[in-house]
Amino acid sequence: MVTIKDVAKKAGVSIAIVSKALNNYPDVSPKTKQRILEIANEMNYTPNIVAKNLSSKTQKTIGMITSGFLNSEGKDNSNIFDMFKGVYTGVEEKQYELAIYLTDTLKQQQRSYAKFCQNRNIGGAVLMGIRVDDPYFTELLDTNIPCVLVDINIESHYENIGSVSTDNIKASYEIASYLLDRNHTHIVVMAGTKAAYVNSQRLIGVEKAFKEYGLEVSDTNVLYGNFSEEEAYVLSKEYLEKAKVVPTAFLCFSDLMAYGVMKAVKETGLKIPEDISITGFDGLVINEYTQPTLTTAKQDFYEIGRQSALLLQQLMEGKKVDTKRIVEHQIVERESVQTLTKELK
Amino acid sequence: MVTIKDVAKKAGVSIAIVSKALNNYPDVSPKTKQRILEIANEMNYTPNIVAKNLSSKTQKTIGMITSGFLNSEGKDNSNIFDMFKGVYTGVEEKQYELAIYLTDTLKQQQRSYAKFCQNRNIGGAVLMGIRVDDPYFTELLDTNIPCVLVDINIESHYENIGSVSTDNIKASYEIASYLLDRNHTHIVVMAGTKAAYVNSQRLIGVEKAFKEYGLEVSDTNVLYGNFSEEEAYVLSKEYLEKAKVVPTAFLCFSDLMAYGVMKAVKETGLKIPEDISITGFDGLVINEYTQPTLTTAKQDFYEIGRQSALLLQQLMEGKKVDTKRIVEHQIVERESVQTLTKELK
DNA sequence: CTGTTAGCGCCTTCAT
DNA sequence: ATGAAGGCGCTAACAG
Repeated sequence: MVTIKDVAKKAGVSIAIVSKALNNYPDVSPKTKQRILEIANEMNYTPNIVAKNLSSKTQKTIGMITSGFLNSEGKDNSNIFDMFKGVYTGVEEKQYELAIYLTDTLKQQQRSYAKFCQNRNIGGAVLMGIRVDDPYFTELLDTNIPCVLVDINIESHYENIGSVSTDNIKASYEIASYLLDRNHTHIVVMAGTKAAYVNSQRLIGVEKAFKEYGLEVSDTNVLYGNFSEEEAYVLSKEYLEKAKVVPTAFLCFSDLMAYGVMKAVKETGLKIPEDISITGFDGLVINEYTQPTLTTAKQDFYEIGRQSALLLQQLMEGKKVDTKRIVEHQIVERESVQTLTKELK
Repeated sequence: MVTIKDVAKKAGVSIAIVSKALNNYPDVSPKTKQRILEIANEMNYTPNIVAKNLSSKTQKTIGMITSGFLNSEGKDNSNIFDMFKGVYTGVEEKQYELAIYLTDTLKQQQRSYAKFCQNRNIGGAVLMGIRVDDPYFTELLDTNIPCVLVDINIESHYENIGSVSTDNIKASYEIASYLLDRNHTHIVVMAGTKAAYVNSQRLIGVEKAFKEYGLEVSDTNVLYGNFSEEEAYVLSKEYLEKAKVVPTAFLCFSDLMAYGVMKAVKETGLKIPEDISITGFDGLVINEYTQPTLTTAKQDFYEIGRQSALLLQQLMEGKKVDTKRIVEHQIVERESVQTLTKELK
């Protein structure tokens, strides 16, 4: 392996100058810098990143810490992988390094996130799928290393904690309006986990839309299905069996839950969208393959990941930036929603 | 951050002993070893991996190099991510480190795989989606660092190159037999890219099954759809329009292609499986959501990834092991295949 | 501008 | 069985 020493020798200078020339220090004569660069290039030299990390004070590696996807069943994998690719791309754009840590609440061998970062000279972390009550999470925050949270927003006194997400309020407002515009009035909301941040945000959006149409989100209209297909299936099935009046639409806070509802609805003998309309949230690839295809609020996971990495880098460099970043979503119209004829009162 | 020096000081010994005690060197008195371990534990010490990598001669980090998934459209993501999780798990099991490198033929900023590894003190690499004619690939092989290839098998003179995959011959043999057992005789094979290794393997399996039923795989029965949905759609559509006799089944070398065929078949007004049966290959999550659900040869991508990492570690440790490893697949029966009544001749 | 000198945190001979 | 010293490849003061 060709090292900085080799380059220095060949150029007839000290390794210090080589280091400076390569790292664009201002106090190097243009001539020698030029020469060093040429020689380094000619020798096909590239610095050893491990050594660089160890000696350098400026941390150039980013940790991506995710929880809950290691044992996931693969259905929502495409999201996570897109997000991952986004993070990877954002990290690479600026020549940072990426270290990955996947965990799961079930996993025995739980390591502290803080330790993970310390042991690898990690200067900042992107966190996905982390719960705010995760003790390792708060420990990490206390180390004061910059973090960017995906889909979480904590009221923090930390100024180097950023967050990136879809505008959940807006997106759910739009998807609700989409249904309301098509004259749906008896809408059941299949919400997610009550405690989840995104869930409350999406509820706010729905309520806002309802209000504009003189409707209210009463408790009977909301089911809490913890974002999973199975739970949504069970809840919607039960709902449909007990309901005196069949709703005209289910508004789901995740595509997976929409699939669960679809299954329940079909089993009840009702047709989608003729008898019941359904909307999702996320934008999974599967949406294009279900029957009918699913209308949804599609999140741009790749860009969410990329922006997370970019924002984190700015925080790591001490730049004063808006710590909250929003990524555009998109309402994707497909077949699962029916336009109702307006009822005359 | 607590370093080895801190532990040494507190234990009243030199850092050399601490290092040895922590790394299970034989020449440390049980007593001091015991004491050091206790103190290290009590101080919550964990070694800095960057420093370890730099100083240690034994390479403990594995590179995962993948090509072609960075800009993929996201449909086959679940595979890759499952594979990735498998690699991650396998790497973590043995306390190795993982460095990831995603690339794409389209990508401008192409770096050499060998350099990627050298710069990070990477001692072995898992390669996925790499083409054998990739110049960076051969360059990497020449560096003589152990590699494990997923889904590729090169005739190599290298003894430290392993490979892990599904038994493609067996799997395709079984899926073909599955159709033949159900009395399908007019089967069209929607194959993948002609040059691909897995493609030729799967063809062998199909031919073997056909032969046992006195059939032959003539050219007219095989379409080459480069594994993509779009291509398969176009080819099958064209085939169906021109065909004098409608085949009873399409045997596809990927689930994605099966979706393409499904689309074409439906557009032709034929029903699945009543008029035409279809089988896939891979085991994507989407299979459960298509209408009808898809019968397929499901690969265990997670385990393929995990075994790759495990095999690689053995190669890195210089162990003499079988460099070729097979991971069990599974024929998953769903709705897309019809059992035909046997024709009397 | 350039070179010298210390490290970064750890592993690893080689004496003791 | 233990410790001293050198080094991994690089960056970062500090002199000159």
